[in-house]
Amino acid sequence: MDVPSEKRSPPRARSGGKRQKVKTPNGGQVVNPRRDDIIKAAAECFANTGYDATAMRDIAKRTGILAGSIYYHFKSKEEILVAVHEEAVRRIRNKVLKAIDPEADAWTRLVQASTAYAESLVSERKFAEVIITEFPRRRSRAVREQLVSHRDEFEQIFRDIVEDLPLAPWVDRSIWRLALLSELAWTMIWYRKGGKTAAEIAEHLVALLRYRTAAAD
Amino acid sequence: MDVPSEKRSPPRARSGGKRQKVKTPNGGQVVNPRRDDIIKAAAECFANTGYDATAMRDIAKRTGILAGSIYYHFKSKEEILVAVHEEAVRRIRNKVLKAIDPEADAWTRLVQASTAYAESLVSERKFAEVIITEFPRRRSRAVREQLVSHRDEFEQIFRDIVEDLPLAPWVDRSIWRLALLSELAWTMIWYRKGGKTAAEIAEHLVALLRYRTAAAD
DNA sequence: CAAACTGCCAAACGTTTGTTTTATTCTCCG
DNA sequence: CGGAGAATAAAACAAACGTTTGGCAGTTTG
Repeated sequence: MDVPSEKRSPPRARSGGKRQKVKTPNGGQVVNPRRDDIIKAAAECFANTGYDATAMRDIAKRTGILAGSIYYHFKSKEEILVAVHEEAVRRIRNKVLKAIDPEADAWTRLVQASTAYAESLVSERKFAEVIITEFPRRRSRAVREQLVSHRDEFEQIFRDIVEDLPLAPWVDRSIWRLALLSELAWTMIWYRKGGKTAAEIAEHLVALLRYRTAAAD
Repeated sequence: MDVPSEKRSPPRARSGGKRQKVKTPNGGQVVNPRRDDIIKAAAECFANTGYDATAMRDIAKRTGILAGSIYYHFKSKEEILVAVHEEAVRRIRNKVLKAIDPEADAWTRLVQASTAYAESLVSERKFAEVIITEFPRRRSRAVREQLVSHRDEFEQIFRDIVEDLPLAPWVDRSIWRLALLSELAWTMIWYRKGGKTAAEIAEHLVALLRYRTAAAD
């Protein structure tokens, strides 16, 4: 007994065994509960200190296992980042899609999407932070391509709506869309509870871009 | 001779000696050239891979010295981050202030400040990245307080201008300002040369927030 | 010229890093 | 009840990390 090596605080009963990937009754989707635990723990760590400052041992401790055991579920730290990012986009995208009434007019759909997005950024903060604060350009090409593809899939929602928007001819739709998405994303950075709700802020942001804010001369 | 330890590629002539901090004729400001070299090198590293993923040895190599030698100029890695951030804010703030004509009306001053800011984010990219992508909340309290104080000093410029803006009564000036700053900051993330210039984008962004973008019904 | 001091190198420090390997425990199935 | 397979612990690995130490070369100063 030389180096005590790492330990978990509660020397929980070891549980190996055949707790297999389960086909849940929900849509026949394959779910691996332990893998999801790790993704959740990783999301919290990434949100708190960022991907680079997070150690595998941090994720492990939050999950309740040892660092080495993670490698049974993921083959690298990078793979965890991709998995967290994918899950983050999936969650937020689902909420946004659910909020949109496809029968409504473009401005209504935009408000629906924007408020749902802003609410998700706050309610799913630990996942959302990964999307907003982990910049693909800083990752290896293989990882970067996956992150960008997730992001594009999400932004397509707003691309479509903005395309349908009745905007004045002088407006650059591309810039208009990026302006709104920037505002919404950045909202998460400076949002503090106690004031306006995320939905109220989102609605106001859309209005600022939509209507004339300059006072009448 | 066991572990070869680290080496610099060109075994440059050693130069110690009293090459002191110089009082340049420019405003009597105290300048330490080597310290500035390190700050510049660090800024490049931080911009490329982020603070956490940057090793002291990376900064050292870019400076042309060994990692240990940095500690003659800075007493920790955190101190470098603060120095880079301070320099970044100083540079951008100066450019923005110079661009503002104090005699002009508020909207003009806002466009002047916004275009100068956007141009700085691109031309001083390696410094700007630190401001935009290194989030104070992930740092120790001591560091965080300094970063936030730098940022506040800069944003005060926009706070003042937006205060003077003739805006419709329904507009929340605080949100309006944060919306613009978010758009400008995020511009740096997705800006690519070849299309519109940074200044053109900034001017368009102000217009989007100022005028009605919705088509006439 | 000698003393003092600056700026850096060279080497090492102890710790932490992502990851691999091996063994063990538990569960399910026949 | 025994064997197969799943999920973990335990331990170790080399590499990389931020930082410290000691000394030396060169410059400035008295």
